[in-house]
Amino acid sequence: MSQSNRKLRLYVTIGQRLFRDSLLFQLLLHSDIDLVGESESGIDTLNRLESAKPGVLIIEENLLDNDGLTIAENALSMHPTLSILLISDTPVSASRLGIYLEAGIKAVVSKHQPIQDLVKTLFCIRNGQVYVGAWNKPDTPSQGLVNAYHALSGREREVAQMIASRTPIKEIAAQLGVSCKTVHSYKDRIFIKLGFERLPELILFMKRHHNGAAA
Amino acid sequence: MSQSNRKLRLYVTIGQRLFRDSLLFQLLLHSDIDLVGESESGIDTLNRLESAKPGVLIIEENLLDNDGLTIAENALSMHPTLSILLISDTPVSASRLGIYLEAGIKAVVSKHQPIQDLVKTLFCIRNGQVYVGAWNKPDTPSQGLVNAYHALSGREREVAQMIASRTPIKEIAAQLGVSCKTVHSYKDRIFIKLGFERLPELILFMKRHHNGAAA
DNA sequence: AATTTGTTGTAGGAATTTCCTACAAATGTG
DNA sequence: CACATTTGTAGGAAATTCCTACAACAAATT
Repeated sequence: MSQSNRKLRLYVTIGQRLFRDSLLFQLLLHSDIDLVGESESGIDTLNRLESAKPGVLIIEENLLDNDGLTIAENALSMHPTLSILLISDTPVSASRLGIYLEAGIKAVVSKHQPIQDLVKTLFCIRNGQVYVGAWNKPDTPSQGLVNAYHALSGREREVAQMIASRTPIKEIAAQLGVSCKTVHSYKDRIFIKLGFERLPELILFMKRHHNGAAA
Repeated sequence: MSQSNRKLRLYVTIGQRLFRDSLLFQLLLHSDIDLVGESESGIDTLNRLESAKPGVLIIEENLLDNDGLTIAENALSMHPTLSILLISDTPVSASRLGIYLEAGIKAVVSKHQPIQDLVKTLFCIRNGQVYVGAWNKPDTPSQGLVNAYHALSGREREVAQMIASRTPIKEIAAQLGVSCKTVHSYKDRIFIKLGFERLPELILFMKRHHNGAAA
C-alpha cells in the first residue's frame, strides 16, 4: 500500500527511435504516467537522472554505448530508490535473472512478451516491489485474455466482432435491431470484461484469437 | 490517383512481439488500415501471403529465420503487385538502398526514424509508388513538426502546454477565465495544426520540443 | 421446488468530447 | 487602405463514456 497515489514518474531509455516512440505512445495513454525523460543512450540517462528524478526507469538490456546492467548498477548506486525495469532481447534464464535481481533490478520483460506484460509489470514495480511475473514464458498467447473471451456472452461476441471490424455503431444497431445506446452498452461491457481501453486492442485481440468471420 | 479508395490491407512481419504489438496498436488507430495478417517469421509470412492477400507488407530487415530481403524477393516473385516496406536496423546506405529498390522494395524506414515517418511512408507506398523520403537522415527531429509549433499562437501554446501536462479542460478554462467550449476549440485547433490525433502525440511533442514550464 | 444471486439484453441520463460553424477583433499584405 | 487570414471566443449537433436501472433468465443453494 505505501504511498502510491502520486503519478508514476517514468524515464525511458531505448536505443531505437521507432521502438521508443511506439512504446511511449502506448504508455502515455495511461494518465497516471508522467514521462520525466527519455534517452537513447545509457550515459545520457545517467547524466540526466539527477534532474529528472524518475521513480521508474525502463531500460534496454543492450544499448549501443553500454549494457543496461552496467547503467542500471550505476543508476542504483546514485539513486537507490529507483525502480528499474529491464527490457531484454531474449527470454532471460533463471541464472541471469538472479544476477539482475541481485543488482537491484526490479523486473525483466523480454521483447518477446506481449506489450500488456510490460505495462502490467511497470505498474507492479512502481512502488519498489520486485516482480518476476511471466519471465519464463517466451511467447504466451496473452495469458488470461484468451479466457476472458469466454466471459463474453453470445451477443457480446457478435458485437465485439463487428466493432473490431470497424462497423459503425449505427449500423450495428440497425443490423441487430436495437438502439445505439444498447450497442454502446455492449461496447462498454466488452471493454470492461476484456480489460481494454482502446479500439486497437480489441481489433488485435479479435484478429489473433477469434477471427471468426473475416471477409 | 489510381484506385485508392479501398482500405489498406496490411501484413506485418516483425520478430519481437513487444515491438510488433506497440507498432500495431499505433497503426490500427488509423481506420483505413485493415490488418490481414502478422507473423514473426519470414517463412510463415510467405506461407500465409496467398490467403491473406495484403496490399502492403511491412517486414523487418533482420528476421530470425531469414533476412527480409530474401523473403521480400520471394514474396514479390509470387505477388508482384505487393508493396513492401522494409524496416532496417540502421540507416541504409545509398548503395544498399539501390539493392533494395532494384529488388522491388518500395520503401525503407530505419528503426532510428520517428514513428511518423513509418506511417507516412506506409500511406505513400500503398498504391505502388516507390518512396525514398528521408532515408539518409538518421534521427531527424520530427521534420516539419518543429516548425508546426511556430504555427501555434501564444494562447494556443499556453493551452497546448496545459493539455500536454494533463490539466483537465475544466481547470484550464477556469485558469484562463474562458468557457470550456473555448478550450475545446483551442484543443481542436492545436491538434489540427500539429496534425495529431491522440493525446500521447501532443504530450511527447511538447516534452521533446518545448518543455517550457515543467514542474 | 423455492429463494437468492449472478448474467444478459436492453436502454436512459449526465457529462465529456468531437466536429463543424460563426463571428468580431487583430494582423498582415498587396 | 482594402482585402485576406489568423486569433480569441463560443454555440450546436452528434458521438462517446460512465454510470445506473431493470426485467428476464440461468445457476446455485437451501
